[in-house]
Amino acid sequence: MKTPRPNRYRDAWSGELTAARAGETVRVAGWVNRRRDHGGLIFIDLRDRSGIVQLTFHPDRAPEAHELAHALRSEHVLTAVGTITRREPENVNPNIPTGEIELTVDELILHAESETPPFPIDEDGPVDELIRLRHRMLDLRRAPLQEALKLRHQVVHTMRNVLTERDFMEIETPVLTRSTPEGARDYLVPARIDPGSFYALPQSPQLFKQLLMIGGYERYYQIARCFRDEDTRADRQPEFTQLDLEMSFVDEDDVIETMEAVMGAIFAASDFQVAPPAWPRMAYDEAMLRFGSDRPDTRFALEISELGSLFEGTGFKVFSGVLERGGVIRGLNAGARELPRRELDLLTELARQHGAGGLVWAFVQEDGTWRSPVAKALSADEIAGVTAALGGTPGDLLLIVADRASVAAQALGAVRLDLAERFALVPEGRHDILWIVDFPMFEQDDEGRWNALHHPFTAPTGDLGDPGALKSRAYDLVLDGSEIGGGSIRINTPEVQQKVFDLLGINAEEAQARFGFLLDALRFGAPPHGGIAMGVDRIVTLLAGRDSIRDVIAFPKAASGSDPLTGAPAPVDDAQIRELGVAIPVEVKALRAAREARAAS
RNA sequence: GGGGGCGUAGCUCAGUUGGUUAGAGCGCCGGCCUGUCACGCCGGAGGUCGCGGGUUCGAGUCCCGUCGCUCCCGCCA
Repeated sequence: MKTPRPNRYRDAWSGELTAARAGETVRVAGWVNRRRDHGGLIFIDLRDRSGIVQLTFHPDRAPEAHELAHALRSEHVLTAVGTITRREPENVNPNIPTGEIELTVDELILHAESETPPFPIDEDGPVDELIRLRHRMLDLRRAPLQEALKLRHQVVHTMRNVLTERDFMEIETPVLTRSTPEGARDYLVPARIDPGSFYALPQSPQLFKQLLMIGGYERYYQIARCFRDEDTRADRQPEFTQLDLEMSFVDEDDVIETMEAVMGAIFAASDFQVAPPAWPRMAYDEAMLRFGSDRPDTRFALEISELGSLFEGTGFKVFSGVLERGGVIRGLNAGARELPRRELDLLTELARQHGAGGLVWAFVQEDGTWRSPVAKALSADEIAGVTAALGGTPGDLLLIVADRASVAAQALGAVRLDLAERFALVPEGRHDILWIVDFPMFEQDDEGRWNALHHPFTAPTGDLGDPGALKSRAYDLVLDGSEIGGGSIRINTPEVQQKVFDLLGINAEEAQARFGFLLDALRFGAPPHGGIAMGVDRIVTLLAGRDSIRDVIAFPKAASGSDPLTGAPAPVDDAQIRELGVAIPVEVKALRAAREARAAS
């Protein structure tokens, strides 16, 4: 860090004092990390953003400062003026960067006292997350968040540098906007200027960045806050940050190359070992088949195989029934793992949780037969065939799902990840990154309606008359089994855009009403364009090796979506509500009153 | 909306089959201490066992409800 401009509070960073500067008088400032009061000598570990330095107070050298230091407690805020002193060899502390020196204090200025913190600031031990969120300013002082936010800054800084170098312009788009057709629920803001109408917070700047391309900016990016009113997860927050970019006169390879340059620079600046670009590309269908996921974790094997052809004309009704309905039979070889029945039941439950009717398990025995609930229902040929197809050897556990293709993939994908976790199959320090490409343009829901797999502005390839066979020009970037970004080449003519709306069941009138501004724009000369959005929170989470994106966000929401720090969301005055032209339904008011009464009693 | 885990001192946790006065480490407060760096030694304070109800002679422990935190399914193109 650069030396701070000297003022009455500070002229040096605590963590950067070195033996080379021994003898200099400096002024440092920060918080009391720890005190060791020997009655005579007093040692204070002073902490600021740069690190820690030991202050020493000698009763005979600086009696006034020593007297004041006696009253110092954890997290008191101070400035210390003193001499950088080389420690005697036996007193060197090799555990901290400034351990060769200490600051012999002549003058101590106490700026503010602190109450005893509700949890330790000077160590990283586990603390209930509610307490950490409620006192976020104290959690922010601890090393893990300091490191994560420094890393986050470096990541964002690298993004800006690389993109600026490549002639991108950073342009802001509105936060108060119109509810658009993205898949998630919108956050709505009642409009005082038009009671009964609402702004929506953007789920992404998607339409605005397309308008910027039509507006002639050609290369745009933004570190954009996005909002989705859906339930949280360890990797999902109601508001989150994306690196959003869009380019004109490009195809897939240009966007991919650009993002490889950005992410490659980020990895190169980190201690995260990832293969240099260009990164491998895997078709969506292959990812779903082999790994049971559109964000495959390829760091370990346990690959899934198609087994359906082995069961043509099978006498086992469960399998024949699935095949007749157009389903699939797939399985994986879990290896030689002696799972007890209880664990197998848990795996079965996991498969069910992901929609499968069940999970067939089978242990390959020495003679090639199976120990399995379905052993008797299958022919010897079928058993031998599956064993061979999955590369089974005696002792191996085979797991099989028969269901709709999407369900079988998801269930076996979940089983695969569970096994990897359970048996620690991911090699230490291994990181895999790859692109998923060749997505289907649409998928059919249970009612037979077509839904856009990506979003309705994605450019399709193939025959527009055959929606089931259409691919989209989309690409997702997957790191260690997490989707960290995705994008596509967009539609740039009104005709194709309307055709896609038609397939989605959005007629011309409705399309004009909902995104007429985009259709209008497409009529005035839209260049071929495409882009991508990267999840900044997720990227930093992975780089920092954390389990939750809350650990790389300065002020996150709790898993419930509320904010224990500010108390948001919170009720507002009736007068405020009236002015906005909205009303709280009486039944909601009654529910609230009942809950508050319970809480008060 | 559904399922799992958790809730005991400021923090992290233990608490047996339901049984006397609910414990430990750290932190906190007081005293002593001039080379510590997880300082040490001596002493002390600190509890509505999340909340409400029930079963019982007796509940931290069992049951029901509820609130909160968290993980997952749904949802999130």
